[in-house]
Amino acid sequence: MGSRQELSVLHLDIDAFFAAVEVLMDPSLRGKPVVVGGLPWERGVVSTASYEARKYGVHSGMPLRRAGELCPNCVFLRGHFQVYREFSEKFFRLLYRYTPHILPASLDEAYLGLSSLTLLYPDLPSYARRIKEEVERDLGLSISGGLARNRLLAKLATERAKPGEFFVLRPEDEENFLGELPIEALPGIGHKTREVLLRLGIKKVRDLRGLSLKALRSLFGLHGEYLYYASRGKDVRGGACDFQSQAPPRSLSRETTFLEDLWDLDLLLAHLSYLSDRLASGLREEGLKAGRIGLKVRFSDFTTITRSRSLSRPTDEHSLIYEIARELFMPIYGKADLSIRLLGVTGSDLRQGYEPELFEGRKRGIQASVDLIRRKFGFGAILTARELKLSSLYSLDKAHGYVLKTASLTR
DNA sequence: TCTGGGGTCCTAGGACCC
DNA sequence: TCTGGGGTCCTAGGACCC
Repeated sequence: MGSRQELSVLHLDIDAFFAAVEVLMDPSLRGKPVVVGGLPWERGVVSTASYEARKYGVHSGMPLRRAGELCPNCVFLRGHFQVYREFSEKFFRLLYRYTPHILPASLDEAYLGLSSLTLLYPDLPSYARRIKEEVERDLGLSISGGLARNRLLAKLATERAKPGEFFVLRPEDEENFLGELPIEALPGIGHKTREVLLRLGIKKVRDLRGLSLKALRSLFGLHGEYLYYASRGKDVRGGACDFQSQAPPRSLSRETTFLEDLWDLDLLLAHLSYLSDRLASGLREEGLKAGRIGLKVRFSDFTTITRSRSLSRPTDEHSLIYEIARELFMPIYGKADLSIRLLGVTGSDLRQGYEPELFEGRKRGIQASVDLIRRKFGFGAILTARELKLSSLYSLDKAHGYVLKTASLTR
């Protein structure tokens, strides 16, 4: 794997992010097993488990009920997403002190392109470690870091460093380091891919290298090509060059799993309206309009179907989004012989929402006022008459914590 | 074990057009 | 009269990630 490309990508990842923020907000939690995601009798999964909770076998993605069984004395929290977002913003502000070449991977994870700093700091590993430690200190949260030649390897280096350490993967060590990893350690190998590979007797990344490009392509298509190169430590996404590409969002969606599966049409439509409302609001917040509206329905047996429709004119309007969502929903509801577990509404084919609004000025004015009031008093401060049917709205809306029930002003 | 919410990207079939 | 080849758009579904 000899390449002249130097160590230049630093990957940083905040340890057990949500749980760590909760501990910072409530120091009495320090040292205790903390699980963020919901209460152990609720429908849902673990978002983040603190390292103390992981000792009991609890991990993210696990159903909350299972976590409750494994760790009855864990502290279960629904979480505070607004606070996490604020910490995330601070995290990225701190990173920008060092370089503009930053690629956010999620709220708590980022790649830093350091190649432009090699002349200024010939000992890049020391400098990278310094970045990690300073950000850790100023943010007040434990961070793991990895330094390597590309993003793929840097991320794997960080995995090795967890929790809280810093690991440099030198080019001469790549082949062995990578070869010894289990295949599922490679980003992009999930449950399904792992199953297929295990059936072929492939357990380690080293084994994966035994498959030809052709074989992998025929097994997994384009994804197979990715696997071929990834198993050799090559990152086909390109190295550290395209670090400033802050891509605009491709889709925006809102969805809810109900406390209990639903049959009642009025209630389902009320939820659909509420989700359309939140989506429309999200679009306006981003200054976007959707050229395509999608519906997602999950039945009690977990089968999930989607329907979508392209629009002749992109929109960010609640009433129009709801109308389309309802038209997509009704034929499904008519044929359904199972109760419904989840509804979701998606906007895609997103465009900047700048088009001239010659005839819509007045409507826009009212909408802007509604958005303003909601920003101030919470989303539920203004709801439509239909949405007010949701007497249990407060309990399903984890993202907002609660919903005020006041008069409907929109219609 | 009974499975969230918010995203990304890929595949594949059919419609439609030339 | 029984039949092409390619391109693009639309739509549904699925794998994967945090």
